[in-house]
Amino acid sequence: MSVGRDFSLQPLLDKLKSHSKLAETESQVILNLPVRVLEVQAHRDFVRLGETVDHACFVASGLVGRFGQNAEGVRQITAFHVPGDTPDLHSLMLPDATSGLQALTTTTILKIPHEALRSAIGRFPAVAEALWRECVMDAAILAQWALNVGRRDSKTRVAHLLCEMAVRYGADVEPSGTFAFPVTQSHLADATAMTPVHVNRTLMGLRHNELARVSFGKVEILDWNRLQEAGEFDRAYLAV
Amino acid sequence: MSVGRDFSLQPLLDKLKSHSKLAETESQVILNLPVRVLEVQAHRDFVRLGETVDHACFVASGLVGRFGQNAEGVRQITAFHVPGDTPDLHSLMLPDATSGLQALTTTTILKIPHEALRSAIGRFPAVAEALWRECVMDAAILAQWALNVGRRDSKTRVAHLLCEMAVRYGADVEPSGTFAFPVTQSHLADATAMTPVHVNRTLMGLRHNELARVSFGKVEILDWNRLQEAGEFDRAYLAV
DNA sequence: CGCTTGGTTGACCATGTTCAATGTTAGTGG
DNA sequence: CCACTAACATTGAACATGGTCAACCAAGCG
Repeated sequence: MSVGRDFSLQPLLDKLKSHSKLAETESQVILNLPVRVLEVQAHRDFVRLGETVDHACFVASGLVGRFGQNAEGVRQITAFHVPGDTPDLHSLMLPDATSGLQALTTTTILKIPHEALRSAIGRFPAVAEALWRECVMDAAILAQWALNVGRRDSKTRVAHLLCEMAVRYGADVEPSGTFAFPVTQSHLADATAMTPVHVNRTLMGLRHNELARVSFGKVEILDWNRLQEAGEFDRAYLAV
Repeated sequence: MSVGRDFSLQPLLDKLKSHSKLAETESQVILNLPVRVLEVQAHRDFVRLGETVDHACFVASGLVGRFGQNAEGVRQITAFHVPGDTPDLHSLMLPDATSGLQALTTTTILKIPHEALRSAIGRFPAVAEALWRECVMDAAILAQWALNVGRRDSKTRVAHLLCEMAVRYGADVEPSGTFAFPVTQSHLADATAMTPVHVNRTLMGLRHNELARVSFGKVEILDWNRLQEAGEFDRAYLAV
């Protein structure tokens, strides 16, 4: 939680380099992108639906949910974004937000001006490609999310989500492990298109079957293999 | 249905130009992209899950569904792609297919080699930007799809889908109109995460309320305003 | 403490599913 | 022009998954 680390784009560079080739100069361009720091309290929306935006939001710490909502205001979370992610990188291509962003816990955002990004991609095609690929990987996750919500029953759905987050948090969950996932059961409900009550029952089921224990923002994987099976999880779509 | 038109990338250029600025040279680059023609019969998959792909598929005519499937093989269609679309443009950045593509009716695909696309975007940043934006617009639709499947009831869900397709087909459906949408009720079920039986009942409801009539691959909009209301439809996310 | 947020429980209920039959349409060959 | 077929659409009855509502519990914090 050092201040210095929160304000660096190093995790962004690391992520880009994990899937795209960047020369030293290009890496420096990423690291030297100007940022404005924004601290967001838990449960606050920091990108509103319909808003036109002139910066991309990098998650330095905390957790953010990308969401849409129906006419009654009921939310569907369409993505969780962990530190290192840039939830609305796509805003660079489409500045009118059609999804909102909410902080699920206290979160530090680094706002990167579109202007600076545009300049970077204009001068360095490899940077453009890395960011484009980042957008595409996000979309691949979204497609699986739609599948999860549409065609899996509650137990499978929740298990799948836990598996995805375990891998994306880079938790060393090979046989078993624990990671911080600061969501409430209501957030899980919004992500899985269920009610909080049913999420609760489903989590109790997973606990009872000794697959995973989820409570107060922590996930404990009890049996990684059986959890993956229960969630029909195949990490291929995460490209890791 | 002239052969000449089926084999031209003009509709792709038109689409790109509708959202991105392209100079004359850049436009020519698009039009001169090499293609291989592929005719696909109805109900055939032409991009398999897990396959590694070396070309992007442009839809010249017909209709394609992008899909994922759960462990039992039940499909979730995550996007419909109409002529002019390029369903797996993202494969340029991520060549391992994590979604499949199926032809819903007899379809003509123009396969554009990644190699040619890579060369085009390497030489013309504006082309890269246009294609990147195309990917992002696709992802925006996907996010709404997840919302639709997750947080709307059956009637609203189907109505929303019909509205989306009406707009994307560019049907002049301002007060009322008809367009060809060659899907079966089973396809609609896979898209809306319902059963074919319930799709049938829902369509009958829409017909009974004189909102829309759907049958045998044709959609007749009876009351565009009320249909949009019923589907909670706001075209903003389509950026048109 | 008492308030607030989040988690747990129970009884009842509704939306949409399942399964299986029947109707309809368009296309094919005699 | 009609019989035959295959694919698609429609219907009904029983059922189940998950939703709703309302209460209660537990932990953290001023």
